[in-house]
Amino acid sequence: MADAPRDSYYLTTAIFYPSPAPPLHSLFEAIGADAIVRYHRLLGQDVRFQTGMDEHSAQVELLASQNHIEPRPMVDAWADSWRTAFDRFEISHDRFIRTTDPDHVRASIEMVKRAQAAGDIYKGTYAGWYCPGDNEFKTEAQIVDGHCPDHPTLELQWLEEENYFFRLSRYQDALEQLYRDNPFFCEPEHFRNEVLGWLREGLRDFSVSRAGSAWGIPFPDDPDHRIYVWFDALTNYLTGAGFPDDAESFARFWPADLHVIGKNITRFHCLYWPAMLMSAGLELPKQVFAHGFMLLRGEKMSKTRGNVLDPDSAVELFGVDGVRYLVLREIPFDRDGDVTLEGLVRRYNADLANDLGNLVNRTISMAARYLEGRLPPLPDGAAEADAELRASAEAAVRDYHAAMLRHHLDEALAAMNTLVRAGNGYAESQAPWSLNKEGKAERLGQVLAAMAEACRILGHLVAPFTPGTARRLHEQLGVPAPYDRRGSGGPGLDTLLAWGSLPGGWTVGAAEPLFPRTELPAEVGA
RNA sequence: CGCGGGGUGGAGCAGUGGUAGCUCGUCGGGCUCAUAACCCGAAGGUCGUCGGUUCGAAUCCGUCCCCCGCAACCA
Repeated sequence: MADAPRDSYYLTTAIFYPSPAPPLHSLFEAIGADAIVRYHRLLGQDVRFQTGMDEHSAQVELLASQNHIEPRPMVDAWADSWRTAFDRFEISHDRFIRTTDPDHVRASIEMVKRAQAAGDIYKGTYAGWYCPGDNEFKTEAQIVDGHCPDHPTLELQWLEEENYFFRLSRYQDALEQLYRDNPFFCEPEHFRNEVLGWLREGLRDFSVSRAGSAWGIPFPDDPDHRIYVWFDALTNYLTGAGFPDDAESFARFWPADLHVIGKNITRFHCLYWPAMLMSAGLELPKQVFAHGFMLLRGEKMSKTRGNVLDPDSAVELFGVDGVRYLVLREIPFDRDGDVTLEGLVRRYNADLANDLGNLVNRTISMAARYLEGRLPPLPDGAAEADAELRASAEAAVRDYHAAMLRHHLDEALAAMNTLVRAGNGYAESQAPWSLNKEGKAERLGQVLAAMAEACRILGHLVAPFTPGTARRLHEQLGVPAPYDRRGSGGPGLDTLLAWGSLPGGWTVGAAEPLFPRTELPAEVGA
């Protein structure tokens, strides 16, 4: 962020643990990343946005065999389902990468070869508790009462297996140096503190291969082994930039500007990953940003707890843009956020229906009713109230940019809301309905023009968050946004967000509620 | 004393030395353009505990209590 500006911007989400369809908390990450990416497109940058699925999990192989199908067609179907869901939520990715993609297989093999060439791979012994039920080693944290929670009747076996290891320990000094030189490599600070704690405790080598499985990328020079999860998974970020085949693309998009990840995988992204890249002689990403989790009634959403809010019913209540807005407004992007259905309904009605939607609606309605839709040019600000509204807009834009650049998406939306309030307050104090009755036509036009200008700016402010509705907002206002559905094109946000940057004097369209009020479904007791 | 985060009006949060702010909710008032939406005002907090530093602490230091996450190969 502090580096020399580039006109390219490469952002990734983590690749997701495979499942038949994305749960809301995975969408949360994708939506957050999407808002950041759209913001950068609006700024005028050449954006590359990658998300995807991590398919080489032992669970995939196991589930497939239980269902008597091959793993590949199973994950093919899952990937299709994820893509469909992402499209529905307007995730504007350039690529949905799958770790089974051929170019990614090549990239992973290349990364292992580079680590081998650097002398960072050696053969060692991995020992641990192994569950014969799902053919997996279990970490201590996964073991409950001495058994695998999924197979409590089976005895765990202490197994030792020959594995290849990556010499993470060799990068202790280099990583300490990294965090001294560039603490912002990992944001936010509270997660960086955790990473620094692990670093203080000292780094241990980690295994990068598993034997005895046919699912996974063959380990170079040893076909009995498959590349083990992290070496495979993390490499996806390189694959997406064109590594190792497309030098031109790679030069343009690597290093990545931002990896958006969940807070649970900071260890791998903030320690393993930079070490792997150093070993391979590649540049490090500019920043890893760890977001918190979406909690439902104070608990992590999980199927076993039965407290999942499924994306479909959320969309039914709030619409796609409503859901996008709500998760990013209710949950501070840098920490955990607790959510309840009642809270979401309240927030939706307050912020979107009553405040923003209603401001736009009343502005357009009055313009249509009193002025036959034709807005005069913006007032010159001679009136004190006009100057104040403009100042509110400029302050909101400033705060918005500051928050967006730190990826504090909830704060950016809060800044936007201050302008909404200012707009509604302005309407109240200027009372255009009274001006109309009194026949003060000139002032009436000025007031509505100022309100419309505030709405125009608000539309661009929410565009990264609620792209579809922002588009409708501008269409109703009569000033269609000059960028495409992904946010590309146009003169850039500095121009779009400047008060009075358009000549003014446009003609508004028909007023239709942007965010219809919603209600807590009666049958949902909690 | 494993590591990290957090404990602020009914709810959710902001606030890192100078008599506590915001949103929602509640109560009262105003307006009528608008999606019964909007605007204004009020009530409500000894800022987890105990002790210390300071002219002065939610804010710095120390003790203790409680909650959450992590603890190495699971996204």
